[in-house]
Amino acid sequence: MSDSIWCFENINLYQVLCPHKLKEFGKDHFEGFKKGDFIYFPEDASQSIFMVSKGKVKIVSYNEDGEEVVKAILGKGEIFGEKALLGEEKRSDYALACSEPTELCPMRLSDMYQLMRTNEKFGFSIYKLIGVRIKKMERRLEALLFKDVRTRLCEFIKEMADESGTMEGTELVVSHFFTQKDFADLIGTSRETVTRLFNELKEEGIIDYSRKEIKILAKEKL
Amino acid sequence: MSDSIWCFENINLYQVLCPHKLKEFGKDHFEGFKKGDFIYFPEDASQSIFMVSKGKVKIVSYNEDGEEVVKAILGKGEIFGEKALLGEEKRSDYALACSEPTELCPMRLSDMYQLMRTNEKFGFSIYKLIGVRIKKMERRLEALLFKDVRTRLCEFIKEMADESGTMEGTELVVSHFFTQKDFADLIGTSRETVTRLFNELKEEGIIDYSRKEIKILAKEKL
DNA sequence: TCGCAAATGTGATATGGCTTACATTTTATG
DNA sequence: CATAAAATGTAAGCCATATCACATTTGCGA
Repeated sequence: MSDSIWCFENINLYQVLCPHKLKEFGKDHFEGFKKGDFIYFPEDASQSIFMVSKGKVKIVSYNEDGEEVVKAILGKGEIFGEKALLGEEKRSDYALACSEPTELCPMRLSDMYQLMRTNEKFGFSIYKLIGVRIKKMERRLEALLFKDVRTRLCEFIKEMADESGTMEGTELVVSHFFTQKDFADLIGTSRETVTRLFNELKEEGIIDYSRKEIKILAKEKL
Repeated sequence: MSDSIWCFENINLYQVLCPHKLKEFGKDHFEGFKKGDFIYFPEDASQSIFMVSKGKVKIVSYNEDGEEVVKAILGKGEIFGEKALLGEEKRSDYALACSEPTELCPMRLSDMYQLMRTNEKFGFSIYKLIGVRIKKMERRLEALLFKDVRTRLCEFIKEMADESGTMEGTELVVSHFFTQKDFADLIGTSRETVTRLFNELKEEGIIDYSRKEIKILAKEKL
C-alpha cells in the first residue's frame, strides 16, 4: 500500500521517466488530452510508449456489437503502450483519456532503447515493469481458470486497495471511477452479476460501495 | 507453418542462442535430463534462462489436491524461465523434462544481460520473444473471456497446426504428446469435456484424433 | 432546470460445462 | 506376460452464471 500512487511496486518510474529529470528528452513531452480523446488506435504504428503524468487512461477494444470492452485503466505514473518495446509494430487496441485533463509523457522508442542501454538502472526498471505486468496477467489468468466470480471481485477490490487505498480512520477507502460494467469487463463476468455481488457484499457489511469510492469495512472477509 | 520447429515466429533463436554459435559461453551448456526430472522448483533463485535443445519440457504447478496443472509445454528451440530476465527473483512454478533425453541450453542471467547490451540483434530477439509470449497470453485471456470451450479447443488445434503441423498428402498432421488432461488444462476446461469434444469433432469428420497425432481433415470447419 | 442517456437494480429463465460416478481401453512395469 | 496404473469414454444431474426483460436512479448537457 502506498500513498504515492506513482510508486509502482518498488520501481519509482515517475522519478526515472519524468521529463523534469530527463531534460535532454524533455522538450515536447507533455500533451493535454480531454476526456474521450483517443491517444492511439489499432493499426497505428507503435512508435512510442507513454507514462500517465496526470489523469486516467483506458485501454479498450470493441466487440462485434460495437460495445467497448475495458482491458485496463491506468493512473498517474503508470505506463502503457510498452509492447512497442517488445517488437510490436502496430497497436492492437485503443487508448483513450478518461478524465480531464489527462497529460502524458511520451517517449520515442529509439530514445528508450538508447536509455536502456546506457543507463543500467533505467533498463532494469523497464524490465521489472514488464515483469510485473506479466505477473499481473498470470494472476488474472489463474483467477479466471480457478476462481468463481465472487472471489475474483473480492481479489480485485483487494488489489485496488493495495495499489491506491488510503486509511480514513478505521476504514480503508479506495476511490475509483469505474462503472460496474468496467468491473465486469476487468474480472470477466456480466454487469448484472457485478451489481448483485456489490449489493451482497454491502448487505454482509463487508464493503460500502458508491460510485466514487469503496469503503472496505472488513478486509479479512473479502 | 514451418518444418523447422525451432523457428519461432520469425526469430531463429536457436541460431542465436545455440552454444555452437556462442563458443565463448558454451563450456557447460548441455545438460541431460531424464523423463520426470525437475529442472527447477518454485522458490529456486531465478538465475538463468533455458532453451530446449532437445526433448520436451513441461511448466506446471500443483493445485490444493496435489494434482498437476500444466501451464505450458515447450519443444526444441523454445525458451523458458525468461521471467528471470524481467526481475523475477524466485521461480514461481515447476519445470520438468517430459521426454527422454531432454537437453537444455542454460544461460546465466549476467551473460544474457551482457549479450543483450553488446549484441543489438540478440537483444531485439529477446525483446521480441517476450513480446510474442505476451501476445500469446493475451490471446489466451481473450479466448477464456469470450469464447466457449469448443471454440477454444479448435483454436488451440489450429495454433498447434500453425506451429508444428506438416502436410501429408491432403491431410494436415500435427504430432503431439499431450494427454487429454493436458489439453484440458491448457484451454481451461475439464478432462471429460475435452474427451467429448474430440469425439464430437471426429464424428463430424473434422479431425482424426489419436494419442500421438491429430489429422486435420477440414481446417476450415475448425 | 428539464430531459434524456447512462448507470444501476432485480426477478425469471436458460444453459454450458462441471461434477460425480463408473466402464473400458491402453500403456507402463516388474 | 500379468497386473497395476494411467488414459480415455460416457451418462445423469446440478449449479453458477449468463441472458433477457424491465424498473429505477443518477448525472450530464442543452
